[in-house]
Amino acid sequence: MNQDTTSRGWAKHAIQAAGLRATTARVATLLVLRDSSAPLTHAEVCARLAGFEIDKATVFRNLNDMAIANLLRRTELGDHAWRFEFIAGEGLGHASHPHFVCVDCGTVSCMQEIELTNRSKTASRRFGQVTEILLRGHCHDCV
Amino acid sequence: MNQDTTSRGWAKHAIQAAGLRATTARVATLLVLRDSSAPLTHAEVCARLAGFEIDKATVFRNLNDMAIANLLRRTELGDHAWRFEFIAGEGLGHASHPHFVCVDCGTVSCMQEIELTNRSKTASRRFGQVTEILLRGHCHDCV
DNA sequence: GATACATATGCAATTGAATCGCAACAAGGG
DNA sequence: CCCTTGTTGCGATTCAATTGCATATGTATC
Repeated sequence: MNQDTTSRGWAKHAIQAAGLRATTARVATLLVLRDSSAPLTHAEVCARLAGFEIDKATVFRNLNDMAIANLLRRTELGDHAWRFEFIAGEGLGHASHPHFVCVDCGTVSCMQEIELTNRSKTASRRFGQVTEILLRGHCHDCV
Repeated sequence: MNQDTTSRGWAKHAIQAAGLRATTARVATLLVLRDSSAPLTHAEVCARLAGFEIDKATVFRNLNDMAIANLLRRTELGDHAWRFEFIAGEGLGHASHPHFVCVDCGTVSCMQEIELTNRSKTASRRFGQVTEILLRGHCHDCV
């Protein structure tokens, strides 16, 4: 059983565990996102699936379905494009992490060690329960 | 000179100072945004301009033009809709501040006292120069 | 004030991402 | 291996956002 087969087996199992059928399109889509280091837009996912000749409407539906099934996280990071990100299972990197978006080139990075001051956390409670932090600015390549 | 005349005079001057013609549509649009406590979407601006019967395409163009002219800030806060916010000149109260967006109802709030820990600020420099902070979550009305 | 000219507006048409409807198809339990 | 039900592909559709162009309006100049 080579690495590729193993990956497909894992994806198939994950998709079925989420209550969806493990179709070629879904397995391929999930692997693309699992192996990406940053959230991908629908267009980017389509580009990486080019070899499979999967219809764009199908990619849309699968991304949305898998997001609803909690396999993926669907977010909007400020450039008017939905982005999808793999969510690792049970206890792993599941916690949502902050993102940094370059307003110039659109590059998105995942950040792990960003936190608000305790004072800010208290102040933020005045507005509601914060579940996501997003930072925007100019990345090093664009300064 | 009543309050309304004063406001219009101020808006007219601000628009001309930015190098644009002070048309009825622009003056009205700028005042709507100056007097709003949170960023407004194009649709919301149109609704508040209903009395003036200004074409939606014109509102779009004016919002974008004034954003380019630095009278307004154009942002995308995560609900797939452009929002426009008045930028006060020099030192007044509208400097760039963090926003809180409720992912359920879409309500946007402006926050003043939110800050990252020093450790986080240092970490964030690894990615680039942060110019904007956005928090998302569930507001009190939607919990 | 009146005039001239560049800019802004209104309207209709267009774009383009996202979504939907439906017939054909495939996954997976029995 | 068949049957049921979920999924796919394709075209049609939706809707916000944008554009082209003829007309109207602001503003500098007389």
